[in-house]
Order: sequence, then C-alpha cells, then structure tokens
Amino acid sequence: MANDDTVWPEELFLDLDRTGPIPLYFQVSSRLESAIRTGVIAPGARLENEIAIGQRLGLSRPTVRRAIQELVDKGLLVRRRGIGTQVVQGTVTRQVELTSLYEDLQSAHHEPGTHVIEHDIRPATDVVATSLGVTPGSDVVYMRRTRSTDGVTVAMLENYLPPEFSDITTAQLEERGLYQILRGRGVTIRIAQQKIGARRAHKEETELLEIDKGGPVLTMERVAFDSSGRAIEYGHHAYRPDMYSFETTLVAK
Amino acid sequence: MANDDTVWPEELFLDLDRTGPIPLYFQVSSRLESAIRTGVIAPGARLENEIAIGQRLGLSRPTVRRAIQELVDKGLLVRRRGIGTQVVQGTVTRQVELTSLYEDLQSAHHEPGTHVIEHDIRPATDVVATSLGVTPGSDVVYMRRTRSTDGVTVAMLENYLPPEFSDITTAQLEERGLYQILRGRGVTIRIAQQKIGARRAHKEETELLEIDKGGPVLTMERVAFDSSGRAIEYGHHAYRPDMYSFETTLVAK
DNA sequence: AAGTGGTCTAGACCACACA
DNA sequence: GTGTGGTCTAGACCACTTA
Repeated sequence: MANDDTVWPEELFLDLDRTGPIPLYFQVSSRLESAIRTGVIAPGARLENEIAIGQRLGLSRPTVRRAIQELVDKGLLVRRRGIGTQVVQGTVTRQVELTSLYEDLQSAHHEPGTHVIEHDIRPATDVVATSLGVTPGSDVVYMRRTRSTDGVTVAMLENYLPPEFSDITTAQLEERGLYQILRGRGVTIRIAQQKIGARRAHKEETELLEIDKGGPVLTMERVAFDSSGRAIEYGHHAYRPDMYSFETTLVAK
Repeated sequence: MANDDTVWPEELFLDLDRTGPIPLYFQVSSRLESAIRTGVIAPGARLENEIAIGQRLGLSRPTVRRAIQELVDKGLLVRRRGIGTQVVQGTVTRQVELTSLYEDLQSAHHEPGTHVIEHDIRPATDVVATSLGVTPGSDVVYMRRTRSTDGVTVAMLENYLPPEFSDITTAQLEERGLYQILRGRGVTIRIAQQKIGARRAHKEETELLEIDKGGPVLTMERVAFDSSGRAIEYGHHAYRPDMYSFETTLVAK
C-alpha cells in the first residue's frame, strides 16, 4: 500500500444523497472536479486507488471508476495502469461545449446582445437542403443576426431551420439564444458537426463587424442534430478574430 | 417485445476472440462502427435492446453497453430511455483527433513533406516558459518548419520542447511528424489544449504560404501533455485557409 | 402494462509497473 | 511479489416512453 496518496477532506464526500435523482457517480465527479479546480487537491497529487475510495465512500468500484472516468475524459485526471491516478499538471481550461455563442458570452459574464437583420421563409438551396435533409426548393426558415458583447459586434450569424420552426418570432430571437428557444420547445441539440476556417471578410461583414478592409474573419459552419438524429439547424457564422476564438481540450483514447 | 428491430447479419459478430488482448467491447464497437459507416446498418435503423444483444453475442449487459457507448460518444448512435438505440440520421464525418498535421495529411492519402527552416536551442521566453512549465530563460528546443502536401505549402509550424529533446535531429524532423518521433522515444501525447483563431498573415507567411498580401491565415496555438500530465510541446501554427480547416463532431452529454 | 435505457452492486481475473 | 488500473460477469432496481 502506498502511503503518499492524497487524502482529501472527508467532508467533501460525506453527504452523498442516495435517495435523490442525481446519480452517485455524478455527485462524486462534480465534487472532485471542483476540488481540483479550486486547488483543494493540487496538480500532480495522487488519488487513492479505486477500491479504497469505494470503501471510504461506501460505493462499489464501478461507480467510483465511472466518476473518475468523467474527469479523465475532461482532461483533469490521468490514469496509468500499475501506477495510479493523478491530477494533471497543466493549466485547466474549459472544454468547448455544445452551446450557442449567446450562452458562451453569457457565461463569461458579459452582456450579450442580438440584432436580427433578416428573418423570413425562403426556398432551400441545394446546400441547405442537403444539410437539413429536406427537398431542394422547399420552404425553410432563414435568419441573419449579429451578436454583440458589451456593445461591440463580434459575430454575424446566418442560420437555416426546418419549416416547423416558422413560428419563432423575431422578438424571441432578440431576447434569447437560438438553442435556448429550441430547448423551450422541447428540442435538444445532441450532436453537432462543425468546420472552422478563415477567409477574407465580405463587404457587409467588414461594415458590421468593423473589420479593416480585406481583413480576416474566423468562420464556423455547423449542422446540428437533435436526440433522434434529425438535422435541426444549419448555419455559417463569421467572427471578429480579435474578439473570438475557439478553445478545445483534446484527450487521446 | 418490439419486432421491427434491425437484425444485422449474424456473421458480423460470431467470431469474437475471447483469448486475445483485444477487449470484447472494442471488438463489438469497431465491427458495429464499420457496419454503420459502410451502410450495412442503415441510418435511422433501430438496434435491439442491450440484453437481447448480450444474449445473441454471449456477452453481459455492461459489456454490450460499453460497446454501444463508444459509438454514442462518436456521434454514430443515439440512445433514448424508454425508446431504444438508433443509428444517427445525419452524415457521418470523422472526429478531430489528437494527431499531428503530418498524420492528418498522411491518412488523407496525400504526400506530406516537411522543410525545416530553423532548429536550435534557445532561452525560453516568458510565454514559452509558462506553457512548458520551465524557468524563464532556461534552454528549450526550438523548431520552425513548413508542411506541404502534394507540393503545396499548407502550414508554417513553430514549436518549443523541453531541453531533454535536444538530440532530435533535423533529418528526423524532415522524415516524420513530431508526434511520431516522440512516440518512438516512448513519449505519448495524451492531452492537448488548443486555441483556434484567425489573423492577417505576417510578411514571411505571405511568402512561404503563397498568400495574397494582407490575406488571412488560420492559426492554432497548442500545449500538449504526456500521460503524466507534464507539458511536452508548445506551438503556434499558421495554415493556408483555402487548404486547411478544422472539423469536429461535438456530442452533448 | 410492457419495454427500454440509466444506474448500481459485489464480486472476479488479468496486464502492467515498480521495488 | 505487490499494488494498480483494465476488463468482465450476473444479477438488481429504477425512470421514462409508449401503448
């Protein structure tokens, strides 16, 4: 038995709720995550082995393993067979998540704003029809918006949705993020395919985003699917590169 | 019991190897994945329930669940409680993986080439020192390379490594990707933090990447860590945006 | 009411790293 | 050899969806 294992404050895990709807593995992993992020458990610290943790918390090994696996997948912990589990040394940053830009900006404690430039119903071009899985020429919902934070315009967003969303109002779009509106209608985005690139700003983007003439924009093209795998949204977005970038943490399997 | 479940060809899973080193869940998930990608199992098709699959294959439910979970994480399958498991409708693309550009290009069936412009040992600037976790001013390995495919230069790469890698030769760098060299030395990259953005090309990039003057480049900044969580590589790269973009599939938890 | 995935248990054997 | 994580089993109960 190794004696240099980190032993975290007992209190951290003593009030697990076995009756409520929150899974035990999630209660453990989220508490462990905040302990790591706040530095209560230091980078490089070694955890006890899985069975010992299980005994300490009164949980079976698979449950403990699942909690640890969550944090391994987030890049906060590293497991090595024969060695043990350690807190990663490197800086900890947030994952790129499946949220809309509005929520990204919101959670970063800024004041997001939206302006709707166009919002109508129009026939689907071939590219749009293919992405959304509708027949070319059939009606789709189109919207073009700008997104600003603290008064500065950071992005221009063009989106296409299937016709069943034609009752979304312009006022709703100015108030909330698109994904928030969809969730309010019981539609949850589950999978998104994104392609990130760069190009010169178009004339209109130059004006709206206050970019120097011929300057660069960061672009993202996305198709999003709901829980049943049906395409819900196709969009291409242009971002002011000095105001926005994409951060990711990749974990190798 | 539902009778409209997809039943795949029995042969697909009848030769599971229980003696070899390949986990059963991996054998099942990889076969299922290729069956989906080749269209043997159609988009939208429904799978049998997990217990039935287990009986069919002679596996326990947790093992079957894990195999399915692998494909859910890749965005190929969707699971809904009370409903079942279905193949996603949308187009299937490949995940952004933790590989170097060299291997990305290689696997896309192109001929990658590398040219080393600079390769030396120099004192670490504050940014580099912070990223690699070394003391500012101490020696680090520096390299600047261009990467080409089919004779066209697509990227300019600047990288910094800890001093223990000072014996990597320029010739090695021209032959193989950096990550391949590191793996050959027993160093495996496990976690990487990336930041993707855009800016105007610098003068030298304009020439090397044959970009119009003042044109855009796609940039990536990365810190990579090994299995123990130690920083192994810091780099910032510039890509020709008409030749390269980043594709990702995001799956919401 | 029946069927599904979501969670959890209490064990077991194995491969790998290290002293 | 000892300790670790990696895999696997054979059950159990629950929550949710659909009929």
